Amino acid sequence: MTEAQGAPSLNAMPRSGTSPAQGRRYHHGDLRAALVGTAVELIGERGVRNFSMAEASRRLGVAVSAPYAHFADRDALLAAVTVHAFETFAGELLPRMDAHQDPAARLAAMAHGYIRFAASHPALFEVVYQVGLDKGRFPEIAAAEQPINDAFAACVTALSDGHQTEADDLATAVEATAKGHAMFLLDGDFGPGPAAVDEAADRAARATLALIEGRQALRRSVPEVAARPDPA
Amino acid sequence: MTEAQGAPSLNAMPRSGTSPAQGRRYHHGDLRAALVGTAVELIGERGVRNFSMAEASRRLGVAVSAPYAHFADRDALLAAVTVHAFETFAGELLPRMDAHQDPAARLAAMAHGYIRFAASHPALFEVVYQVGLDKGRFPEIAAAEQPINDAFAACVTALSDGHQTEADDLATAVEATAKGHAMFLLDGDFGPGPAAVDEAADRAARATLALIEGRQALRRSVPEVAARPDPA
DNA sequence: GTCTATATATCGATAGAC
DNA sequence: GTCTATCGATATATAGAC
Repeated sequence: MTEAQGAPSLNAMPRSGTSPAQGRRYHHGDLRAALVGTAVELIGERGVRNFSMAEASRRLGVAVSAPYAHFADRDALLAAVTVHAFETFAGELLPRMDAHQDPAARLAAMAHGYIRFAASHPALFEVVYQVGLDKGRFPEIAAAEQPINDAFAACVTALSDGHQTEADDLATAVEATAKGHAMFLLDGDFGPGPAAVDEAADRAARATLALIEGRQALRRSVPEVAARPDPA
Repeated sequence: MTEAQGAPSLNAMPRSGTSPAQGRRYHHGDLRAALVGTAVELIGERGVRNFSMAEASRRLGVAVSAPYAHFADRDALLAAVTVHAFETFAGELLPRMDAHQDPAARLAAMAHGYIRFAASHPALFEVVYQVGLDKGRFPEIAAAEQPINDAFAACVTALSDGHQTEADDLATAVEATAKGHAMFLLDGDFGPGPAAVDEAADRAARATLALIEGRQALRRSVPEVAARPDPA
């Protein structure tokens, strides 16, 4: 998985093929955008854990110090990638939802899109949900996430009229379920190939419907739900 | 959370206070176990990403080369930590389940325990679900995970008699939901403190019951579940 | 805005003595 | 089983020239 997917529209500029030695890509005046694109590439290939500013610079054929003219540090670049990820996510998810009117169908479509996004953009998914970025330092991340949360909230509110608590629980449960399925998929638990993606997406969508249909269980009182002996 | 917890019963041996210079801890003959314990500590403090053999050695007061007498490389140590994590997980989870007979209650208890484990042992949870270790190279990991999967399978099979597909889907959905709630909790989405743990655990348990009660939705045919325009 | 050069660090892993 | 010593890589980040 996660092969080359050639920079996602953020690079460009063919220009003539006479780079210094190792550089194969160029920049014009938008090194910032190029860095975001290359970061996505590298993260897709080796994981966020092993992403480094130095290698990104190397791949772009610029000096290792160049990125620091655009990003204060590594985290700042990752924050930009995260924003890009949420924008892409919202751009794919929301139109799919809008193909349906029934709130349940909208949520199922959302779950479906959630998994497909994770599968088609594993690097973006990884950045969003696996990098623990200081949300206080980068408020732009929360802003980029907002539209998705709003769409979510609208659906669950429509489904659990009046019960705000149930609505919250349902929202959390649906998203948790989608995220869980996505992580299983990326971990290879559904097997390899495109068929695994379809299966994971379908299962997540069906699980979402199951949550919705069984949602009155969310109102149940706590103590009877599960014993908690010895919490320590 | 996760503060200094002074070595977890894996170290020992006071000996006289004349260590070389910085070492404050000693080892007797079980450096291997001490390394696993220290790794858990360090991962809890700074994340797997920043865990290093060198720092583990330093903290134990041994030479940086010492660990390599017990572990071929860094991944081998992390694999040992993973096994330890699954053993701990199973040790906490299974007894909780066994406090119930009804399969639904058992699953709810499992979800509950899942979240509590993630909260009380964040480092172990992180190692298990965030480190991508080569499962082919370390088959002992799968072995350590087995008991948990078995217990899971038994519950869902009892709940969806005959329908093997539904059983599989339910198992995946329940675990995905628990994992999702756990990740939200660790990401701070439920807020700080012990109250957040309780809330996350209760929500996960209730969501599990909702999945169970709505489980006939899992049999639904795929195409009507969500439209999939433009899968690319 | 980018480059050269460099300071500073930390790490994984090995060789060989004891 | 552990230590000393060390090699070789790689990283982040800064200073100053152009």
